[in-house]
Order: sequence, then structure tokens, then C-alpha cells
Amino acid sequence: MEDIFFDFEQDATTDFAFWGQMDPNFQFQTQLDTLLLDCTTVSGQLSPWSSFGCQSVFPDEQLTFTDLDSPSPGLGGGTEADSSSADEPLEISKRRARRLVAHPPYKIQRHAANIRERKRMLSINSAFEELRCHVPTFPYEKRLSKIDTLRLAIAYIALLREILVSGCDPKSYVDECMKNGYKNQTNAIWNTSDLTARLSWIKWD
DNA sequence: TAGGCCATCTGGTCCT
DNA sequence: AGGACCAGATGGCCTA
Repeated sequence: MEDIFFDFEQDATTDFAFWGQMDPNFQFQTQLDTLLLDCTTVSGQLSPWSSFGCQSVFPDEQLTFTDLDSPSPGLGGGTEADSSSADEPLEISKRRARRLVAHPPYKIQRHAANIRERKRMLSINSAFEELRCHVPTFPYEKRLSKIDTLRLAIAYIALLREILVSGCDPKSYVDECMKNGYKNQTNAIWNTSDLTARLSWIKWD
């Protein structure tokens, strides 16, 4: 949230140079400049956890805009947000102007690749969110981690396959397995996970 | 405070 | 050549 403006004074060598080669006459830049003045408002909408629904987390436009503007949190950027408050538009303009200095093409390509990578990861995360919606969880359970989601999904699929093969009623099949202590070796796949505990929450009908 | 989880950046590799 | 994919590194956040 505070990582909005990059400190070019402090770290002019490691900055992102995406803006460096933009055409000064490119009209979109003007729009972005305007938007940059209010980055905090926009970035506030960009929390990765802003949506737990089964749909894409971000609109592409928001993602692109923020990616272009926000420094990398892992590279020490954004530390000057405290000093560059919204009541310093002049200073912000200066920094933005410095942002337009030409940079090596490599940096531009690298930053573009970073944006693509982030979008790719977001799409993966969206898929994880969707998958979370399809595995059984306790009502009070906290959000499953990615690895737990995958493991649970694997176990759940194994169980469903067994039910299909058995041709039995799902609920009675699970009840029978639990009652018999999972003597059947094929139960091992899904029985070794946390799935069994969650099965009681499933409405089978 | 340590450990788990995560987002992001990065460079390498593969694919189109 | 450029994009997609991948894995390693790093740092932030949260919880026990």
C-alpha cells in the first residue's frame, strides 16, 4: 500500500525503466500521469486477497496500471511513500519526469516480462481459488494453502473415482469405509489426507 | 521469534 | 524474437 513511488534519488540504478522509452507524445501517458497522482487509491484495490470468489482476481487494466507504476516490494522500493505524500504534487512530478529518462532496452523488456509473469501467477492463483471452491472444507476452516488445496483435490478425486467404480451410494460408501477402518487398500490414497475428516460436512444428496 | 505461506523479481529454458 | 513456463532468491505478513 505504501509502495507507490519509487525513490529515484536513492536507487537510480536499480529502478524499473518501463517508462523510459515511452513516446512523450503518447497520449496514454497523460492519462497515466493523472492516475499516478492518486496511486494509493488504485493500489488499494489490488490486494491479492481482495477476492476469495471463484473468479479472476484482477481486471487486466488495473493490473497493468499498477504493475507499471509500483516498484518491486522485494527490491527495497516504495520506502519513500511516507515522505511523498499527496500534498507534494510538484515533487511527484519531478520524480515522474526522471522516470522518463531513457533506459537500456533490456530493462524495459525485463519489466514487461515481470508484468507478464505477475499476470501469469495471478491466473494460476485464480485457478487455485476456483479449485478451493470444489474441494470439501470445514465451514470454519481457514483458507487452504496452495499445497493443501492440491493434496486435498488429489485425495478427493481418488475418493470420487472409488465411489464411481463401486457403484454404491456415495454416503453409504464413505460410511462403510469409515466403519470398516479403511481395510480396503485402495482407500489409502484419500484416507491419508485430511479428507476423511471433512467428509462429514459433505451433503451427499 | 521462528516457521509457513505468499508475491514478486529474475535469469534460464522451451515453445511458437 | 518474443512470450510462456519454471525454479531460485528475497522479503513481507501472519500465526503459534
